[in-house]
Amino acid sequence: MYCDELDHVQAHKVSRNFKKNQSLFLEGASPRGVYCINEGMVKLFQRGDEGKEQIIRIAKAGEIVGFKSLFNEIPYQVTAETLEESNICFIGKEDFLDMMDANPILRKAVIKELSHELSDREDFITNMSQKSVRERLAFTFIILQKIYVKEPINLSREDLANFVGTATETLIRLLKDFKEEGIIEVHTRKISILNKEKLLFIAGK
Amino acid sequence: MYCDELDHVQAHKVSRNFKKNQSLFLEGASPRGVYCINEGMVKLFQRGDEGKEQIIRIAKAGEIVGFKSLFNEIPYQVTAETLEESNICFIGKEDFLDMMDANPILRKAVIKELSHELSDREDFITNMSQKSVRERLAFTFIILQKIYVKEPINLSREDLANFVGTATETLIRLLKDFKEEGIIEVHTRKISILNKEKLLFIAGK
DNA sequence: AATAAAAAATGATTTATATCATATTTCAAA
DNA sequence: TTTGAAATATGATATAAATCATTTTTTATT
Repeated sequence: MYCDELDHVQAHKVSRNFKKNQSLFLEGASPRGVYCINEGMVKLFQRGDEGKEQIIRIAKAGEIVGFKSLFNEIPYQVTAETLEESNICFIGKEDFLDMMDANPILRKAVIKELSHELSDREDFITNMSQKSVRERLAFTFIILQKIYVKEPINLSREDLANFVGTATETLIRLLKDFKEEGIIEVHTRKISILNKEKLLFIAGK
Repeated sequence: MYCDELDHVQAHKVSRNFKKNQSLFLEGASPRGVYCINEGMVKLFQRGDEGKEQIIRIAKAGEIVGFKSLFNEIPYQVTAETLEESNICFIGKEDFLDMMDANPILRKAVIKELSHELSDREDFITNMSQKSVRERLAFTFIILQKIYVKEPINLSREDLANFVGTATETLIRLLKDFKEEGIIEVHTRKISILNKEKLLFIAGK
């Protein structure tokens, strides 16, 4: 779902700059509205029992985060945190819900978005339970390339591991394998994909 | 989301009996409508690359399945199959979408249901990536008890394993452990929970 | 009731991945 | 430019869980 679907309500928007690693909202807090990313990137994650993050989604400029919980009437189950300096606008809960009531197009967009995300999560579950870490890493790179489009992927090893759902050490070892196989190119934090076909092959189906 | 929210449209309903292990719809097929379970139980699963099922959800009498894909405009990503003899009614896509346009209460119910399911799946992902099979089995029993309420859980070992996301042999061994620890009672296929507290403790958080 | 087929159970073995320990590199701040 | 801390990397080891093989039990069918 995209911010521009909310363009006709500029009036309601309050835009703000966020530094890197700043939280938009925290797991357990009460939802107050939705966040529209004008610039930057945001990771959404859940913390497991031992505090380890599981990244559920990475949202980029143009995308909206935090609206799922508006309809849930329960606290956020995920934390949203910037991955880089970002400019993000906020739309209050009441405003957003009013807009939805008034605007069938927005309504359809929300429903469609929720459905899409639901499908994504279901695929994620099946991948998580049936694929090896190597396969999941390949799949993760495919996803990340859609997010980082033409610029190199820029995530810490830990974030990458927390997206794939593995230990940081395991991730680092696999990164080395992929590098040696000529699938990726690594410059410190910046990872470029050299062979997408091979990634698709490794990821399977 | 519950069938009774659709009660005012009885006219549109076409009810039908399903035998055990019959499919309502298949992964890859085009969505034609939603299914309302009057009686019985339905498993929703995805098949992984090697054909192993990952059960995503088990729906019981009163629940609706298959509406996510209506808004997706893409084929079903899961298969729905009865776990026992069932009576299920079908509501065509057009009818359902019309009803949604006309009925704000139904609309809100759909949105709320999608949000809830999305939260469930996200928890599922975190559990899958951070918990041991033993912990996940405990958690699965908590979920199953909400579905089977007062009757014993009645699933094949394979289905149980495919819900937990593990090998059937591993599941069987854990079942034995739980039995020996007095957490569950097993009569062939029927499993009763004796100690919910302990399950909650094992499942964590 | 007898028989076959499917499901469940058990045992032995392998393997992927986590964990723990330590070294090296990168990066930010003084 | 030095210094310290955080991030990354590598090695050694442990272990949960998968896999493979076989047996036993349950269920359905004649």
